[in-house]
Parts: sequence; C-alpha cells; structure tokens
Amino acid sequence: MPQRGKVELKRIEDKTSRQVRFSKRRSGLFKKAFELALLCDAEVALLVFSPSGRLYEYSSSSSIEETYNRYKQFSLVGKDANNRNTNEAANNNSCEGSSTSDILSIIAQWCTSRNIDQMDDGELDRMEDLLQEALGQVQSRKVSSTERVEAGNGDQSETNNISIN
Amino acid sequence: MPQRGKVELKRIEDKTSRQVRFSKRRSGLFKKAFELALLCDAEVALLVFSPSGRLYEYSSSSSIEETYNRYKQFSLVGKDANNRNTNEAANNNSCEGSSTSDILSIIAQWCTSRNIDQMDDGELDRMEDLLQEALGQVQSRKVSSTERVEAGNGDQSETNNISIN
DNA sequence: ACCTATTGATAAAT
DNA sequence: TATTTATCAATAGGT
Repeated sequence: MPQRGKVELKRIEDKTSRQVRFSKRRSGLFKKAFELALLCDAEVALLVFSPSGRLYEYSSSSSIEETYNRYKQFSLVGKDANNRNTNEAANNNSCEGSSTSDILSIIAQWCTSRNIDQMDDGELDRMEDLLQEALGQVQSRKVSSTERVEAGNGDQSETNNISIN
Repeated sequence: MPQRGKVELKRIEDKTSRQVRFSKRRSGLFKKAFELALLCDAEVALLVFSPSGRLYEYSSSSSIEETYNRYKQFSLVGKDANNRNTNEAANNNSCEGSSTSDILSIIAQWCTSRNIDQMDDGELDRMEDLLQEALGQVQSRKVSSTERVEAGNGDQSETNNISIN
C-alpha cells in the first residue's frame, strides 16, 4: 500500500492529480482563511487563480478592494510595529511634499471607501485639494518631459508649487 | 483534562489566547497558501491584518499588485452577479458623461495598477483629463451646495451640466 | 463524490 | 516566546 498523506514539496506533475488536489487544498485554504478572520478578528483577503485561470476569492471585510487599499496605504507610509497609519495622510490637511503616487493612492482609497455623492463639504474640499495637487503634478511632469525651459525662467521647480491650504 | 484541539467557531474573547492563536493560525494559513501555489501551480495572493493592525502578506507571483490587477481585469469581463462594473469606463477613451464616482474609480484603478512615474505621454494625458474632469465636477458640486445662483444667469443648469443626483 | 489511513495543524500546558 | 504533546483537522490515494 502506497504512502498516504505525505506530501512532497514540489509541483504535482500529473494533471489529474493536480486538479483534484487543487480543489481539496483550495477549500482547505479558504476555510482556514475564514476561521482566522472569525476567530482572531483579523482582516483577510485572499485571491487564488487556478492553473486553468479560474478565480476564487475571499474577503473578510466588505470587499477585496477595501483590504487591498488598506494594504496600499500601509506600504505607502512605511510600516512600524503598531500601525495606525492608514489614514494619516488622508486626515492630514496638507499633501504638499507627497509624491504623485501617494496622492493618487489617497484619492483611490477615498473613492472606494466613500461615495462622492455622500461627501460633506469638508470632504469635498479635501478631495478638491487632492485632485488639484495631483493635476498640478501630472501637468508639471508632462511639461518637463515634452519641453525644456519654455521661457528663461530662473527656477522651473517653483512652477508647480500649488499651495493647497 | 480539558479538550484540546477542538475549535469553537466564534471570536476568541480572551485577548491573550486570541493573540497566540492568531500567530499559530496565521503561519498555518501562509504555509497552506504557499503549498497550494507550489504544488498546484496556482497564483495566490494573501493579505492579513492582525487585530492590532500589523500587516502580513504573501504572493506567489511577483507581487500582490500583479495578482490584484489580474483580479480587477477578471471582474472586468463580468463573470457573475456581484459585479460592479467600475472598469467599464476605464476602457472608454472619453470620460464625458461619466459620473464623478466613475471617474474617481478610474483614477483609483490607474493608481493601483500603474506607477505614475512609469506612465508614458499618452497615459499622462489621459490622467490629466481624468483629474481635470474630476476636479471640475467636485468644484461644481461645491459651488452648487454652498452658493445659490451667483449672478442672474439665465440658464445656470447649462453651465455645469453635471448630473449630481 | 465518498472513504479511511496517514500526515499535518494546533490548543493547552509548560 | 519556544517546546511538548494530546487531540482534532486536512488530505492523498483509492473506490
């Protein structure tokens, strides 16, 4: 009788066996993901594509997007131990000094977490600032990549100092 | 002798126990994710935030982003019921007539799928359009919510034909 | 899809 | 926090 249960840690070559074991292990994995979220109060997002390209997903929060955006925000700011940094930038009233990607990420997060139609005045102001800043940066990028100094302007880098406050 | 191993399927209330079990189950989950990817040749992306906000991630491909983008692409095509067609507009080359939320969604998508610094001129142009459009819409929303008709303008509704509702 | 021998995961104790 | 061990859970291979 051949050994049961023992697993060799390498790609399963037999296609049929791989398919069967994929199904079993996939359900196991999703079950574990669910349990971790439930038992331990964790936020879990899981994406799996089968070899044949089928998509399987699990999210303990309202959506994969939500967790992904939290992840993006997280990696933006740099992770210390006790991180509450997800919204720091978004709550901060200034985005000067932030990179364009940072700003776009914040916009992204807002748009997935809130409906624009439900924003109050303060939020609209904030969004306006963000969009204005992003636009300015994109435009200045365009300018600097397609033109040289257009007029003999002493300090080109000051052209996009959009003061947001 | 108390039962070992058996799990009650509900949130663990004792904080210490929850922490310990989070650690153990988290490593178990990541191991399983890794094995599924390796053995079965699947693409797996896994994000976990601990209750205390720490991030843990695994990706069998080159990055979480890559798998997430594949996921977004996938939902583009439309598979089943719960599909928010956020992406539809993204393929469209014009954003006129789109709602503000749609435009912000597109911006959001771009920013998560591409680094701004790697955008070519065409993409920069497109991003500029999107930002400009979004900004205009946000500003007109602000105006319409904070002011009434500023000057005795005959047909105010044509100046910002943004359907806000 | 179901069954069972085995390996693997893990809860509680230390 | 790491190790141990009793027990439960996952699953490989067969039907």
